[in-house]
Amino acid sequence: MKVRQLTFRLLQVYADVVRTGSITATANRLHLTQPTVSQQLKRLREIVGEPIVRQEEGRVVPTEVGQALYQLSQDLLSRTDVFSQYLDEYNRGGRGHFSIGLVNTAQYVLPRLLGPFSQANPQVDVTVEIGNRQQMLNRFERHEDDLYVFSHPPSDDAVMAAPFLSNPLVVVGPENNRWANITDLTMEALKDERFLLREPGSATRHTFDAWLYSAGIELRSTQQIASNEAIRLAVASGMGLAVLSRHVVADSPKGVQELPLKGFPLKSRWHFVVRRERRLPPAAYRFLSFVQGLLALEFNEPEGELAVAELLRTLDIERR
Amino acid sequence: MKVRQLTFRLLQVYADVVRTGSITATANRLHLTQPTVSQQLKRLREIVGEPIVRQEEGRVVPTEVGQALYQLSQDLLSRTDVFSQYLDEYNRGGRGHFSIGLVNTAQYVLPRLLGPFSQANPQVDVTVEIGNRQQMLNRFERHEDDLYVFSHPPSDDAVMAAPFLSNPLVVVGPENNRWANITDLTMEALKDERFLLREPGSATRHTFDAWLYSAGIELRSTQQIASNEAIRLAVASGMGLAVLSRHVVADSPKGVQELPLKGFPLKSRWHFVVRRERRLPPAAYRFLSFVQGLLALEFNEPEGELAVAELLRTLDIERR
DNA sequence: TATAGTCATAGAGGATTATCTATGGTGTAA
DNA sequence: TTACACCATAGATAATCCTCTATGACTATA
Repeated sequence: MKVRQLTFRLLQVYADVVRTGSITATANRLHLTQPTVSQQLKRLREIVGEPIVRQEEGRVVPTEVGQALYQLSQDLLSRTDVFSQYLDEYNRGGRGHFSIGLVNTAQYVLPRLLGPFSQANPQVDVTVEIGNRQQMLNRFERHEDDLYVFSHPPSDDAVMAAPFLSNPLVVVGPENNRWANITDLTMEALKDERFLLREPGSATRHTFDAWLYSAGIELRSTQQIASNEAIRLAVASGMGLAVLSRHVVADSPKGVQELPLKGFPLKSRWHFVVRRERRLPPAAYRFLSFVQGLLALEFNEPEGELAVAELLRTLDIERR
Repeated sequence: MKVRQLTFRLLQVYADVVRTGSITATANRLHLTQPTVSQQLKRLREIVGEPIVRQEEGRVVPTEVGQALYQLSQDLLSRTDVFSQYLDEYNRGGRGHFSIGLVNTAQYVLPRLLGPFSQANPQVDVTVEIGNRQQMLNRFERHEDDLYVFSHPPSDDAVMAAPFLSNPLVVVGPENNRWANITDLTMEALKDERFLLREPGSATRHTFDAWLYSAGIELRSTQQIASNEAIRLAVASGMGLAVLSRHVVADSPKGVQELPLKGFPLKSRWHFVVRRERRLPPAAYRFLSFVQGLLALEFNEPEGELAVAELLRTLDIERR
């Protein structure tokens, strides 16, 4: 058999001829003329190298080889059809895969978005990468993920960022600490305390440092700890105070307490970050749409919703 | 996806590109130039409507959709390959189906040919049709079978016949009959006996009648019985004498005995009969070849072997 | 035995495909 | 940085495919 010349069109036509038992009928059904169909059959016969149909009592019936060919056709066509459906579903974003890179802090809140999304789109496979800011920047540079969540988007022309969710930074101390009920508590009063901080690259640290600088305050004692969780535990055990995302505290508040510090919480936002030139997988696009809805309904973040809507609009324009 | 334009060639090329991870390598392997392969990929991409490969670290790797497409390709190609193998096997006659129509008498000897053939070709499916001469002639007229076995081939220009096996006709009586040991027994001595005969259309009857006519003998008493088996039983029970194929007697000799009649056995032969215009299924062709071998080795029928060889040669010329 | 329906074949047009060579861009590795 | 390997694109050509109309042959039915 000359497989090289075999076309799906030929198989389609052939299968229909076998089904209808009539060349003319197939011609009508497929909006072709009868000679066209005859010729297609002839060509298919040449490709197969064997008669595939014969006439019997005015009907066109497949020969033995023809029957096997018909089965093959059905098989191949239906498999192709399944693939085609997969494609459609993929394009609708209801199926497929995307990966999202999170900076550490975001891992406390993203599950609240990813969870419902996965539930609503079980066929979508999401890979979540987590790391500190520097690690995420490296991944970003290497184009390793489809989507990122940063507090401070990398400054890059190729970047599009949508601030979608507020990330309030609060100062926390151990439970029942002595500042908890003070009104008008200011940073001045705390500047001699020991502060447990994330590494300088991190967004939380960066925001806090900037605030301190603008407030003209210099801390006396700081200690650097690499993980939010470790910081929380250290604070709980009385090693000092810390600045953390309120989401971190809300997620597992055991042993720590937010201080009613004036000027706090510091405002900061998480951003969805995508590369301008990257073609976003439809599933990721669908995720963003999904998040957009959630922000309005569940998170009360109208600004975030707008930002994501804007991002989606831009992506939509740049799609193909 | 534009299934209509999809070609197996495209899938072959694509699958190879995925396997090698290189367009140039595929071009060499398939004896094409690199731009040709590039263009095929491009076209496939257009058919699918989605990027299917991207470059990564100098290699060509499939996208998510590309991976699904690759799986599809492998699937479709291997299935097509199975069909192709089936075709080859079919053409070699080692697989497939044919039907053979036998007149009643032949059913006693054909199993000795069909049995070994089926054993040697388990994938070949043989339909055996059995009937009296008239029934077989009807089937023959309606082109219902691929191959026939007659004693007297139908006289038809479209017919090819090969006398392949002798069918000696003998006169039988009950066991221990009074003629069994007579030397120089002639028909004259038996003409007053009652003869149990097949219907006039049958070849056995026809041959016997012709012989009687040429010998100038007229029988006194005859009785018509429709089945060889019934005749044998009737003879055994002393109802009369009969003319039967020696194969019938040999097959189940109980209660009957051949008479040493002068001029007997009457010579007659079975013929393979095929229609000139009918394209013989390869399996039937293979059966004839097989029989040709058997005739020489097992049946000591050199003339039969020659006749079948001649038939095969003619069929071979008329093939396609 | 007309007649209508079905299929095959021939011939022809335009569209598409399968290739090639030539060339330019891009990224990898020396 | 240069050289090389690899891929994309452009342009050209021959083959092939797709589809049509016109026509003839065959067959079953009225």
